[in-house]
Amino acid sequence: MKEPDAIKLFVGQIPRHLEEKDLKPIFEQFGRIFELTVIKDKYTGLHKGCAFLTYCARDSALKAQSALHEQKTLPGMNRPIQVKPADSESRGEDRKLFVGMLGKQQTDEDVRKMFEPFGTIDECTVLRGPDGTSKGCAFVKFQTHAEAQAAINTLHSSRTLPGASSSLVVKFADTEKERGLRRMQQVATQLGMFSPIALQFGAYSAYTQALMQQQAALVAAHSAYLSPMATMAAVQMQHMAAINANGLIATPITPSSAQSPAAPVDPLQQAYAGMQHYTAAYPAAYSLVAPAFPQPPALVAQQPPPPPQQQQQQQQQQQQQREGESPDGCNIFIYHLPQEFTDSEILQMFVPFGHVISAKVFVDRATNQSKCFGFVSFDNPASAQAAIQAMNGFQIGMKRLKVQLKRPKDANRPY
DNA sequence: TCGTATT
Repeated sequence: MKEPDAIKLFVGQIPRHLEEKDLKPIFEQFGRIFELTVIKDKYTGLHKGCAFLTYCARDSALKAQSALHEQKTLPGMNRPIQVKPADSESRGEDRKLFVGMLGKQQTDEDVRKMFEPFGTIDECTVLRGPDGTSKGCAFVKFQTHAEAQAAINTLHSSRTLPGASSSLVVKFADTEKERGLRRMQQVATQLGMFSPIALQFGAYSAYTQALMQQQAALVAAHSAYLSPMATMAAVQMQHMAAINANGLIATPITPSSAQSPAAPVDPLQQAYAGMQHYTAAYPAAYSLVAPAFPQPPALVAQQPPPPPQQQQQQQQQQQQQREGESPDGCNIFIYHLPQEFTDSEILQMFVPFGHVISAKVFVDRATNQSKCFGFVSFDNPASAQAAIQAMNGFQIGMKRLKVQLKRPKDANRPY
């Protein structure tokens, strides 16, 4: 049925409304398909915009890859289709090199030329910062481990490139696990400074304590009809209020007397708006704050089951989601996020405003670095508006968040 | 500065 050396392909940039039966005709022209599966969220069944494809014949896969990968764009997509061996096919890590101490001006092509003599290169990417300047390092993936090893043997420490401070580094790239560990350490170091909750609760004066507790109670009350995630946020607030009672210090940088508007204001907004005037003043909050943070990235599925009277409504919501993205007006765009923020942190930041369908920081594909913007989708426009009202202009460090409605998909289409 | 996703 399938050749033993068949290749499982990953197919990306598929419109989310296309199912297996719609995709089949596109791929069948390259050969008989053994298996084609649209990738869906394990819990919600949401179409993830990609698929796995295995042809009976290895040759069909190679043909499809060269004919389609980056070659054409499916209707409604703004990037070309991806057709390449699935991650599971390669294990990649034992043939992927990290190259350090490059000169800043060297391009992908320059690096490729340097490594070409050692074998066939699958990928070659110089890492670049948000402004496009080289970070002086690159990833080079060979087809085999032996080729990669040969490149290390010959090139590592072999020379010092112009503009580099020491000799060329050529080593196997970190594995997924090593990378995860490294990231965790970074997060742990910076949590107290940058996490929105820590930012606001990590340290504050006795002056705000009563306010905190009151707001926590208000949020808790709201959360009864908002979402379990909001409840979690409220619990965190109460947790932090308790920590405060244990004698932490804070530095108000702006008088918060402005927080007594004549008209009644949504307490959720107050909870955030009233707190943005405080900044963490001491580093020791990390150990207290950090345990509150690890949170499951999945939103809908991992929440505890709602009380019976909410279940029907919840099911309706999930069915709506399956049909597609949140409707226009429910999705917000956030810019000027701190570099360190991940999906989890923006989720934390916006969950007090309603039921979050998704929270996504845009990450550079090549570097895994945040591009400092992201999206949060709510299940209703009012939540999105509340989030914008409360969080647009919210100061984090030296920057202010820009929070606005995500442009509708057809925004730049002429008429 | 507007959704890159890996059973």
